[in-house]
Amino acid sequence: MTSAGFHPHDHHRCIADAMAAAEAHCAANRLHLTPVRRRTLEILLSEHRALGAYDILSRLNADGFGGQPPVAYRALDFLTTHGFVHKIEALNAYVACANPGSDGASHAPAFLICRACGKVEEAEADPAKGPLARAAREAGFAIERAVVEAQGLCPACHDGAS
Amino acid sequence: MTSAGFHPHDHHRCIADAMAAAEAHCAANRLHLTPVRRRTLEILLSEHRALGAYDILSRLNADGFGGQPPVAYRALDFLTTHGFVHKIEALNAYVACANPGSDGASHAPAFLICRACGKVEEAEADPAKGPLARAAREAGFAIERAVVEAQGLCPACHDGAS
DNA sequence: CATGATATGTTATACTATATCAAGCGTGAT
DNA sequence: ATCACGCTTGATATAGTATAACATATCATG
Repeated sequence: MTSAGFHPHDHHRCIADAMAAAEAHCAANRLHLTPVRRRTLEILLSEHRALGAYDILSRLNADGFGGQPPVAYRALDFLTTHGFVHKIEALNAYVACANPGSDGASHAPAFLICRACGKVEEAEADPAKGPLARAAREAGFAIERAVVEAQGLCPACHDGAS
Repeated sequence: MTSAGFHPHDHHRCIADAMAAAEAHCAANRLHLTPVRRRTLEILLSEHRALGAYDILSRLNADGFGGQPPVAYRALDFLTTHGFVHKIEALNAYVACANPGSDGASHAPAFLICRACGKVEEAEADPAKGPLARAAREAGFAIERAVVEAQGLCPACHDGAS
C-alpha cells in the first residue's frame, strides 16, 4: 500500500489515522510521544512533502516550543528511529511515514519525489527483489539499509506542464 | 561491469585508465579538464571511497590550489555534470565514477557503501527493471533521476567482523 | 524520598554549500 | 594586433544543515 500523496484523499482522516497508529505503537512499546515529538509528527503529516529541519523548527517555535536546532533534531531522531518519519537524503529533509508502525524499523521504503510540487509518495519497492539485490549478491555485499529516492514529475505536474 | 572497489586490483592502472577516459571524453566534447579539475578527479580516483568536499579542498590546498570552498565545489560540479564523479547523497560526499564517459550523463548508477571501511562500489543496477519502476508506473510518476545507495558491509568487513 | 533514566533547555560550534563580485586568460572576429 | 567575449579562477561573505556538550527538569520506581 502506497501513500496517497499524489492523489486526492481525505487528508484529515489521513492525519488522524497516522497519529492514532503512532500513539498505538508508542503505547505498545513504552515509547513517549511527548508534546514536541507529537507536534513534529503532526507538522510533517500535515503535508505530503519533505520539510527541512529548520522549517520544522520554525513551526515548532510558532507553537511555543523551544527554538534551538537540537529541539527539532531530537524530535526527528526519535521519529525516524521508530519509523514514524523518514529522511529524504537527496533533499536533506524529512517526511512522515505512510504506514507507521507497520513493522517498526525494518521496512524498505522507496520514495517518489516530484521536483515541481515537492510532494513525496512512499512506495514499498522492496529492493531485495530488484537488480540492486542481485548486484549486492554478486559482490558479496550485505545490505543493511537502502536509500531509494526517485526524482521526477508526479502525474499532476506531468500533465499540467509541457 | 562494476567497479573493483571491494576486490584487489591494479589500482595504478585503474586510475590511469579512468584519467585517460576522462581526457578522451573531454577532448571529444570540447571540455576543459583544467588543473584543478584534473587534480580533483585524481584525488577521488586515488581511493574507492567517498570524500567530503572539504576533504578534497584540503588536499587541493596541499597541492597549491586555491583554498576556498567554491574551488572544490566548482570542480565537483564540473565533474559530476559530465559524469566523472557521483555524489553520494546519504553521505554528502563524492566518489569517482567507475566507468566514466560511458554515456555522459544518463547512466543509472547504484552504490554499495561499506559502513566499516568506507569503500564504495558502483553497480549498474538499472532501476528501470526493478520494483521501483513498477511502483512509479502504477503511480503515474515519471522518473528523471534515481538515487540508489545501499549501505552495509563489504565482503572483507563482513568476514573480518563478528 | 532517593535514585536513575529519559527528556528538554541552552550555548556554542562544526560541517556542507552557494551567492556575489572581481580578476585572469585564452580564442576568434574584425 | 587588439578588441570583445566566454570561460575559469580568486576571494569574501553568508546561507543552510547538523551535532557536541553541559545544565536542568520530569517522572517512574525502589
